Amino acid sequence: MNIGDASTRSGLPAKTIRYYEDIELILPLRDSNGYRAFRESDIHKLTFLGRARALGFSIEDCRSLLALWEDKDRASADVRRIAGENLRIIEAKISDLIDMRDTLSHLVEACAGDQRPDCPILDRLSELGEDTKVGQIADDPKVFG
Amino acid sequence: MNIGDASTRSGLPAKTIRYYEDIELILPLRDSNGYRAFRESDIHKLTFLGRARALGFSIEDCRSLLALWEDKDRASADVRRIAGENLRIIEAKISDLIDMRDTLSHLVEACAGDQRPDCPILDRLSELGEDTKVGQIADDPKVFG
DNA sequence: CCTTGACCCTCCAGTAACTGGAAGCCCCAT
DNA sequence: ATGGGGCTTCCAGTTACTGGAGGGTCAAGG
Repeated sequence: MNIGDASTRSGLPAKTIRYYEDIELILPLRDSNGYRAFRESDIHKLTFLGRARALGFSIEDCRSLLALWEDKDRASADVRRIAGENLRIIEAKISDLIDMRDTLSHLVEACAGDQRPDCPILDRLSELGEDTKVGQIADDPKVFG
Repeated sequence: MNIGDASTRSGLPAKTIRYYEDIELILPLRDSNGYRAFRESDIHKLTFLGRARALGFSIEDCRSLLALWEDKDRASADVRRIAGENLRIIEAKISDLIDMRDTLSHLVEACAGDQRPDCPILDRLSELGEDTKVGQIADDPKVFG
């Protein structure tokens, strides 16, 4: 199976699949013409990766999960630990985002949004003093693309 | 004022301030020895930037907001539009993350987390078929550091 | 006057996880 | 044989910084 079909089957872009090979998450065979040759097991792994990524697992998490997945004797506790850590990270991100949403939605509501220059949003951003500080991003600025 | 004091006053790391100069968000003066010389207006801008970033505005948003902030005749509608767009993006991220949290917390609860190899988390990740697919990340994989 | 240590400077590289594009084979159908 | 799509590799760019090397500057203490 060529990369185009692997892409269709797994739902991942071909570029992403090549990248995953690059970082050795998958190791497809090669045909004599140099084309990647995907086995069913590769498709299965790619699908697994797509789902794990969609659940917020990092690439390195995925690497661990794949290893655990392939190790029939692994303890479910190992998997649960990784999943639990992610759960905590996701929950922290949710609460940070909720704080931001609340602050921002108050500001948007307070702003007339017309041709006048008065704008509570900018006023708030330029206020001086500690007490007016908006919340800091907890520990991961990458939350904001 | 040197960069160390500017950092203390604005709450931003010196590295970040240099970076902001690099991308021309601020343009501090220079002393004869080559050191950056920050004015009060620079500190004010840096503080503004710190708050806007903490509210989830991108650097390019910040650039627009700074321009609007310095333009006394701008319409508040322009500011509100930018803020409103961010609000929508933040809300979408919240709902994506909530979906992930729910799925993941069900899986973690269902997993015994002991020495046995049976693990519903891995089972779910490796299930075949469309109906078992977990949600896709909406439009911004960077949500996950 | 010299040294020490805290600052400051620039430049390069790396981060996460891809994505876009160029240059160039390969394969199949007409 | 030619055209179009698919495949290959490699390089660069994205976001918003962060870390570190290598070296200049300044103020205080001996």
